[in-house]
Amino acid sequence: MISTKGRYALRVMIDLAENEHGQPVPLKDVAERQGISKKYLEIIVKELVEGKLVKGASGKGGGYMLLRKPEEYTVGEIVERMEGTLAPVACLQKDAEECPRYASCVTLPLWQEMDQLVHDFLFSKKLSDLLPRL
Amino acid sequence: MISTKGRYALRVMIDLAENEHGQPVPLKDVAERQGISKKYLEIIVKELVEGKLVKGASGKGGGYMLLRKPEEYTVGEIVERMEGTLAPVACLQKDAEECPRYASCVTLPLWQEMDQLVHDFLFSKKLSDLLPRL
DNA sequence: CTTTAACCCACTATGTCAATAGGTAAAAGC
DNA sequence: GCTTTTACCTATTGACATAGTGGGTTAAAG
Repeated sequence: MISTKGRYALRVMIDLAENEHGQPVPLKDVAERQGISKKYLEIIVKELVEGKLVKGASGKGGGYMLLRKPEEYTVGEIVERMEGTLAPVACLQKDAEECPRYASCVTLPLWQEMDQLVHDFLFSKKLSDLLPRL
Repeated sequence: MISTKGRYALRVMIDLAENEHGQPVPLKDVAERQGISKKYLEIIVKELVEGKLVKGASGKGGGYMLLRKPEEYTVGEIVERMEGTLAPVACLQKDAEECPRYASCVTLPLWQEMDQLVHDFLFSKKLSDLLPRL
């Protein structure tokens, strides 16, 4: 299940895409438009900055801006950054400890196929696909 | 993320399919073969019984049996029963409270599409598809 | 030097997950 | 009937993640 972090992050990115017109967008404005606590958004945006998905500008007239064009972001990279993983089961995570049943597990191929399906779907969707009216 | 409940339930169903030869399979045996605590499996199997996916037989010579043939179960119904939902986001759950942004949410169609994708995948897979050698 | 905004660190309530513990009821074999 | 085997039942628990809140400090613009 995608948590609020992943879902809110996506809405922040969409909000930035819609509202930056060459100018940084203050988080306060994003919070108001999206109906999400600014404090909580700070945590989320911080991770987006660390992941080089957005950049922040301090001071008056500051705010956040996208680093690329909306069509150059995939939904998958945004959500994966916030969730840590998109894997449907623990044993398919990058840092998963070696499962002793790995070689013989009859359900593993199922989860691998599902993982691939979800991954392909989310990485095929661009941020620009989520922008209304164009 | 699919929890241990859902994953173990699937392995129990596979184990029953492989090891019942007209006879009930004791949970003790399943637990040993699968390397899962019998106590924990009790909780899981209880839900499978409630969901009419297996039936139990008490007493000596008792155990659990499938109620249908392996090709008549879908992976989706087994996992959904244990997880409560397969929805990727909270607002798509059956019992979700009405989201005030429902009508205008720009990310909703994305989650609906993803939900459909996962649902179709898991409900297209049969329990029999997971049985080794045949 | 005031205002605006990002940035930083700590804390917390709530809930879910993944079990464990200690029983009672039911059925079969002897 | 009595013992064994098995399902079935109720309660509890430790650990961790989620979804936030609170109270600041730094940075930049006017």
